[in-house]
Amino acid sequence: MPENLEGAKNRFIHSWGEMGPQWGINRTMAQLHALLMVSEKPLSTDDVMEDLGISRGNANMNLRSLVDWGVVRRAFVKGDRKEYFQSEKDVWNMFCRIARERKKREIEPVLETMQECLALAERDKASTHFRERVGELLDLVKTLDYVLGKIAQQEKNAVLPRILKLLT
Amino acid sequence: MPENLEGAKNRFIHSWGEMGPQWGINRTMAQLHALLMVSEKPLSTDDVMEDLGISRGNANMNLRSLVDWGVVRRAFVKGDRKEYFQSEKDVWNMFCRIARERKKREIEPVLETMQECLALAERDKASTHFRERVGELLDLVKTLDYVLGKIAQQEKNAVLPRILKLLT
DNA sequence: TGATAGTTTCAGAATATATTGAAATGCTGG
DNA sequence: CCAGCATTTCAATATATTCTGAAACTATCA
Repeated sequence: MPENLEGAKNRFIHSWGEMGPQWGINRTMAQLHALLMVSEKPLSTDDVMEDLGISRGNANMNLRSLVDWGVVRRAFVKGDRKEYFQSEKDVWNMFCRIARERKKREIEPVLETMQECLALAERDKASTHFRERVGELLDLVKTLDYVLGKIAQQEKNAVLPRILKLLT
Repeated sequence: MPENLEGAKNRFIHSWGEMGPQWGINRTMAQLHALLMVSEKPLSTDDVMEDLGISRGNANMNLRSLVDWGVVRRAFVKGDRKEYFQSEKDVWNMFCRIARERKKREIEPVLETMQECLALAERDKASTHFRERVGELLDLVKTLDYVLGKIAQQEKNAVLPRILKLLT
């Protein structure tokens, strides 16, 4: 591999890894995702251990997480008993899968809780302010959640261009 | 304060605090934000230390972060030398400020880096796959960044209803 | 200007999170 | 069914992050 290409890959993997924690994803998982995104071939657990210099346990756990998130698939290489992994190739699909998972795991549960908090606070004078605030927040998060869900269902070309046009 | 209101507030604060780390924000900062959102009056550093059971240093640092993010303002109570803090009241404004900060702090830098990675990988055959992948990712992130920026500039009623209609 | 109340800083401590590596388990072909 | 390789698990460890609290600093008042 040309030296500059290797440098570019490493820089990309490192940068993607830094971004992870800022969005609540652990560094290694993000690096692993970046590595698989730019890898031409599926990689085995041993490959990623070697490339990122991490342990088998760590590699295994984070590969599984990526599979659970639906952005990486298990792949089979004929004549080899090892499991291989390859990233979803289409970036729009990748985005949709991440959006749907975050919606399900992180947005919907908090919506539930907010609704419970509202129910818990009786409709008396003392609760007015609390109910207003949480109510408005709930409305906004619900709307954003709905919009995200809709967008993540569509073909890229079906929705982004129209939103772009709307915003001009 | 009625017991059920207090319970509802605590539940809300706790739940908002849990959500923080999932999105790359520390628990205390998220709790502090929740506390200020549902508080009728501005609160002093001592108030939040008391309410959340945290140290002065911790309270000070996280209050400052919230001010830096633009979702909390310093407030002055006449006849009192203490500084008080109050949350931005309007949830849409809050959303816009967070969106703009994340864009500036977390999206734009990674866009820069990705562009550098592309520049670093020469235009030869060996780099084709890498350039395609990073290129497509860059395009999508750029578009989402642009959309987020536009939305976060608008009045709530100017944009959300139109997007909702588009998605029906 | 000195006394007092308020705010910030930051080294060390506490806590939470991520990682390792070896043992246990699971699989597959012969 | 067993030998050999692959995968998973998890207790111990390492690392990263957050938090504390007291000292340093700042602002205000008399």
